[in-house]
Amino acid sequence: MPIPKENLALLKGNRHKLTPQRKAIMRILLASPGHLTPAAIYEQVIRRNPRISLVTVYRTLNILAELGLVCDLRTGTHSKSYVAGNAEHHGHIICTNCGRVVDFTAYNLEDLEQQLAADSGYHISDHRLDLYGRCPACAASG
Amino acid sequence: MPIPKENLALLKGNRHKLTPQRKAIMRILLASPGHLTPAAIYEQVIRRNPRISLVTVYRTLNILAELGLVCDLRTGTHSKSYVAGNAEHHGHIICTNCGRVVDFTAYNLEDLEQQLAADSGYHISDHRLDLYGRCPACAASG
DNA sequence: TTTGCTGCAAAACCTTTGCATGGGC
DNA sequence: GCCCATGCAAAGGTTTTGCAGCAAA
Repeated sequence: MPIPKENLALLKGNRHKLTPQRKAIMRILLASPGHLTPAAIYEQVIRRNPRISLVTVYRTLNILAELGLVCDLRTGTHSKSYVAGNAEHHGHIICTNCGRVVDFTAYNLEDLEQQLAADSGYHISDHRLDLYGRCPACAASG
Repeated sequence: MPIPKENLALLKGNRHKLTPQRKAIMRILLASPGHLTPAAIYEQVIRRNPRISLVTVYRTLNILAELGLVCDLRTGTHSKSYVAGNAEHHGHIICTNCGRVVDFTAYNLEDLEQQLAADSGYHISDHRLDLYGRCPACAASG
């Protein structure tokens, strides 16, 4: 899986270096359809790159999130999770019991944003919408 | 502020005892319009009940969440926050420049939640909606 | 009297930080 | 060669757990 040029350009443009560790972490995120915790990313990355440290995973994820290359998310579990590419808006449905996350894109907050911009005077440029509940499996078992 | 009878009944029905500490924590949650972290609850509760421990706050919150009397929620910060079950949903508009936050309540995600619940199979019980932009002062100055 | 609860201390976790070394540019 | 990144260790912050005494029912 190739790493998009924009990602590399953004790293370089912000004086960040393209190390093997960062490449490996980006590849894992790009190859995963869902959200991954730092620990899960670490487990995957040491299979091919045993000398990487968990600390580097955390630092890399913070940088990628700052650059907007990944989206970070608080699930119901202990830790954050990350998913590649937040260029397009999407929401999350997070299971409060097991932490499973489903993304969704089919929604429209334009009208609400316009109305709130008018009311508050803010110039709104972005948003974040997370829904919480129980996933089908947890709802059935609990 | 009286504690609803249903809360007390639910505690008793599950073999939980009604201690002064639990009463105090429930009262604080019921009196608060917004989400509170365990630490914030602890700070409030020791003002009137100095012998309570932070551990008890955590244990009580876990029990209340298990019984569905409070909703727990991951905010952007380190820790969870909790809100009493009957509290009103509200969103935030956050200035990306100066960090000023405005709350808003006049919005409706019912239709969206229902549609997404049907699509995903999740039982949605809560949500978080944050808008990002520049506040009037920051938009004017820069 | 019988459970379950509390507080203390300590452990378990997740995440960040200081520092010397090493590697990308 | 200049910086930034890495790895290690250790710290920082949040949440859970073991245990003995205590209190609600």
